[in-house]
Amino acid sequence: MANRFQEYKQLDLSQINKDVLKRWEEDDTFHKSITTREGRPTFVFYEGPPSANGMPGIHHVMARAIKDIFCRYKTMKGFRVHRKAGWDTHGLPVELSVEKSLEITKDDIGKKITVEDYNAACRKEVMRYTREWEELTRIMGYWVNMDDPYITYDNRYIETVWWLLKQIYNKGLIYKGYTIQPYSPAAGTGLSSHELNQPGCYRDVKDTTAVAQFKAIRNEKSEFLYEGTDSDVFFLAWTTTPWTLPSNTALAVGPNIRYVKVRTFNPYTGMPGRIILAKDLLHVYFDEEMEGKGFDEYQPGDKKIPYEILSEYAGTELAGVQYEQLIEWVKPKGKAFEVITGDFVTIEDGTGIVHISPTFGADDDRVAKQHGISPLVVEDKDGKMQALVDKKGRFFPTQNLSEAFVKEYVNTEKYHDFAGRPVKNAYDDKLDEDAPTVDIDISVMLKRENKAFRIEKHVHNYPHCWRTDKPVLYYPLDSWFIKTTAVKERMVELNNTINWKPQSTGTGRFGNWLENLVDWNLSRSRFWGTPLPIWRTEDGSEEICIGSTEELTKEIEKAIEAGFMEVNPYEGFKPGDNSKDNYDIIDLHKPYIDKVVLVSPSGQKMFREPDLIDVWFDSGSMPFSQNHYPFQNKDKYDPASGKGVFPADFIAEGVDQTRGWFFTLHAIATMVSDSVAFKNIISNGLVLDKKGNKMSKRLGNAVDPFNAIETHGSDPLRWYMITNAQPWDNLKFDIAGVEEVKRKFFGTLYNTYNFFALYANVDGFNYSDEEIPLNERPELDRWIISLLNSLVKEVGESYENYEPTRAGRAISDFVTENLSNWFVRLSRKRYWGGEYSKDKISAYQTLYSCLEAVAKLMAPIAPFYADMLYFDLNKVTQKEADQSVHLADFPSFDEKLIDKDLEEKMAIAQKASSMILALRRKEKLKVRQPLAKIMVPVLNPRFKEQFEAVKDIILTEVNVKEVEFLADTTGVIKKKIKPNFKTLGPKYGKQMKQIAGAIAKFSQEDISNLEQTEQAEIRAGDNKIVLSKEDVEIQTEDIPGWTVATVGQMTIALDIHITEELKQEGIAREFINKIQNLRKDSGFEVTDRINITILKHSEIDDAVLKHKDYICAQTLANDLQLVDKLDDDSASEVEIDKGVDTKIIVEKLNN
RNA sequence: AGUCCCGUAGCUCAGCUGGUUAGAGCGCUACACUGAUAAUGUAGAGGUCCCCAGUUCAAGUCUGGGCGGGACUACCA
Repeated sequence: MANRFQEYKQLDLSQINKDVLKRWEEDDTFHKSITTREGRPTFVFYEGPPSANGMPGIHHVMARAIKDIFCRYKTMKGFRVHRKAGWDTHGLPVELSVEKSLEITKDDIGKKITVEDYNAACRKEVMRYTREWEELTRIMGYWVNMDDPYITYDNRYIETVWWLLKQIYNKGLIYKGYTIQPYSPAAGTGLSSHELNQPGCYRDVKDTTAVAQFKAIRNEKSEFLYEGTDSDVFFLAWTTTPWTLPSNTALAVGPNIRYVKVRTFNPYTGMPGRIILAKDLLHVYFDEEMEGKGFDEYQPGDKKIPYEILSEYAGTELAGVQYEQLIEWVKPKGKAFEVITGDFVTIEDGTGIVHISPTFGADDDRVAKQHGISPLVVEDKDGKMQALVDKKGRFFPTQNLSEAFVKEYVNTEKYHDFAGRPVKNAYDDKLDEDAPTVDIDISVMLKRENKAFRIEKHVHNYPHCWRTDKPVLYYPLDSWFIKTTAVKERMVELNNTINWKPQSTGTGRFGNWLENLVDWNLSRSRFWGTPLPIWRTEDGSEEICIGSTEELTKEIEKAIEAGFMEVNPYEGFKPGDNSKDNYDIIDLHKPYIDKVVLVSPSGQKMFREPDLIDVWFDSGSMPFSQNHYPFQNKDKYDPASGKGVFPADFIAEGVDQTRGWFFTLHAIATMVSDSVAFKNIISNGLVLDKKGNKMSKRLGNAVDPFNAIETHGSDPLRWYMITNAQPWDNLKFDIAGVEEVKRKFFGTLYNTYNFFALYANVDGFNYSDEEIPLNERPELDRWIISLLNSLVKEVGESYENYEPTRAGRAISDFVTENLSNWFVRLSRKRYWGGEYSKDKISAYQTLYSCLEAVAKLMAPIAPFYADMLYFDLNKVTQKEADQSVHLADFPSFDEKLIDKDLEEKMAIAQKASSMILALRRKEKLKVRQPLAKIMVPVLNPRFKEQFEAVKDIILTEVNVKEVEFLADTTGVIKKKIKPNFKTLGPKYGKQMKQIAGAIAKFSQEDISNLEQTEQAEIRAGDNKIVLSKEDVEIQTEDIPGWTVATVGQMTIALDIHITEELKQEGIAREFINKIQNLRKDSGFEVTDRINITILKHSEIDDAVLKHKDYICAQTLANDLQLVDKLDDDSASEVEIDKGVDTKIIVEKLNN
């Protein structure tokens, strides 16, 4: 046990970071924080796995600080905290960076590089920055269990993912379908949105656009359109891709959009007709001048076309009307050619009616499915249904279609000219730029057939393939899906039980996402990822979903028996042996897995579906996969075991994970376990630069976390990030803020500790004295203890509610405002010199308790300094057995120690002191000059009582001898009266203005009448209103003739008359101050004793003599001499008052 | 385009269920204090609480509509 508190020369948080880390590593503190909680309830945290193929940034410090705070807090609350680290290792970014570093493209895979080598390169690439990540984790003080991190490419991890897929498969929730995806016919591949968003992909192109006329079919549904006419009725719809018109199967109207039916002529054929379009877009097509005019004079070919609005409809009224197929090349199977409603329809451009071709638009496909509308498809030679455009981007050549299909569904005469033509000229190298496009030819055909209303060139933004530079098509591609829509209701229900921080993300962003859920597209056509474990026969009639390596091994054996495979590529693997070595024998990735050909029950070959699965499924499965469940660790998933690690109590990630990790965790847990995956969640905002811009390496505004921690230490960085903005707000990161935190909070706390250590060491305080009972401690001590208990309560509640910002701000406020700036400042004299009295012990014990509690409260946010502080305190006193604050228990508070009345009193003292100091300054009276008295008007007994209780504190603080309370009976106090809106408002409502006016007119006499009779009558308009005392607030305003300050309710007058006696005392104090400064400048120890010699001066001699003992006591002087002459060089010139100069010598005594 | 967050002093942020002089810190200026001293105190300057409309006796606070910044998702005839 050390017997002295460690004192420091300066605060070096960067060094503290290193020292504390060293101690943690030597003591294995992290593991102790878990083992010492053996048998206690668990607190489960899930680490969202980062990808180590990129360097960590400053925002990771923010995100990980949040995670760390609650894990440390819960540890201190006695929980055994689970937090297994993990790595996300699959996915496109890995592939892209491999391709970049090997200087290859996707096309080269299997050509320039074998798939095996590519696979190996990915495996290496993904762990590229592992060391940097581990180092950041270490130096920032993020405690996460790195002993055995989960790695998503590990075969055991993949095995659990397969098992989960099989659970979902067995529930009938996995199916094969198609979605409309960006597809590059030139490259023959689908594109991800990531690829599409690469710079330069979206380009402005000029295309032929068409407004087509769709002729309504007259029947019961549409009869209302023919009121008073037999003319044909057409719907107008615009498209920028006329080549999709042959695949049209529906028209969409906006349910809330107004439409009009207009009588007019077709501008190309001159034929009369009735057309329907959005009312607001009418004047895009018609000149207002021509309304209702010139029908008789109209000649086909006239530029100006007369029109007349006949009627108006809501979009919903038009729904259900059928129309004739626009281009009769291929007949659809099933329902088609109907007007339907779609929320996405706008009146921004076009006609307010949208042409729907379900095979070439994502919106189109979705809305068509909702309304039971069929896509327009053709059957190829293999009997597969295909879109009318083939994968080379051309209208399906007739010879490639099934003969039976052509016979029954295709109008070969009409289709003939277009079959085999590319829909974009760019797809055929033989076509030059000027060659007519399909779009043009279709438009010309429509014009001729009275089916086109307007054909024009239009510039629009269209995506291009980043590899071939040629336009992309939206095209139906095969995909595997998880039918999340089937569990939507349950997901919504379970989501309502999750505590979201902030709540709005849960109900808003995430809730809305769930409400609009579509099936989860699981397929990815890539190389580096978890393979989809589904094998199928070629005709798709039989399939198997594999859920474990054991199952796979058995199936492989069967296939070998059937002669489909010669060797087992996973030879040597021992099912049931969960060791790493056993699983290292095999590789479940491509290309190895694709060598597996299985046998179906009917004896056919089954091949693996070539897709990989969405990497989000990997990370979303971590609650199970991280423990290789259910092949290992089954007990951890049994709630009855008390060791359960599912679901998580807490997760935290950036708000950008809402549709990513948050969703996949939730979806998988719902489908597999009918449970939430996490109970509490913080979705944190972004870290921006100080100007509010996103940080990026390119802009050079990214902050290097390693550098920041090395320079400032992790604590102030963490403290700044947590207290400056709520976690879910974006943080504008400014390194100046970190410095401010360091100075303001850590500097003050450090000073407070150093102050304590300095004196405690002088007095040999080590908390070995008996604890002084609270009621025997002075007011000031009880006050700070009360505040401390309030603080413990508030901070505990804040952590409990996942509000770290509130916790940090409260701690900081307590330390800087109350502990340092008031308690220590006022208590300084109690520590300095004098006996080792009960009061002194109380002062030490109180300050010690505060520091110790603060160390514990701040430990989750600033783990390094907190531990240092705790360690330094505890090392001397051995009050607690723990060697680290992170092993200690979180402080508890005692409601009985919270004394609100006392807190109020001290608030009065603080306010009064500050007012009096302000008055002194105004009058230029320095604080060392004692003054005779202050006067305080008293409005009620309670105030007087409270003021009385703290008057000594105030008087000492402001150096005034006494306080005089002024009762209002003297009539010298000027008062102010204000209406109490809170009580009057609800009673009188509209009359408030008049009442306020009446009260404002109150004279001093009216006010004192009200005070005495406790009521007053006023007039508000014609009404008499009786006011009670509660309806007004009376405040003092002035004491005429005195120097007065008024703040809020309180008024204080200062007596600024200085008597000779006061003046002499002031001089004495001035000397004390000068001598103390000399002591310090001379480098004397705090305890050194001295002799003082002062040169005589008529203005000061009396004062010095009179207060000689006082001066000596304060400055630890054995003797004080006044001398006539002082020529010694060591004498210091001092100015005691304006124009009063003298000399002093201070000599240290040797003893 | 949809959803969500944010908008209060030069900067970073408080402001509880609406209640009448809108606060703090930093920065700036001046002064003071000090055996905590690269600390501290006091004062001053600094605000159309993004804008508009509404509800109300009363709006920074509630409602609606805009504007600006940010994020995510989707991609449009």
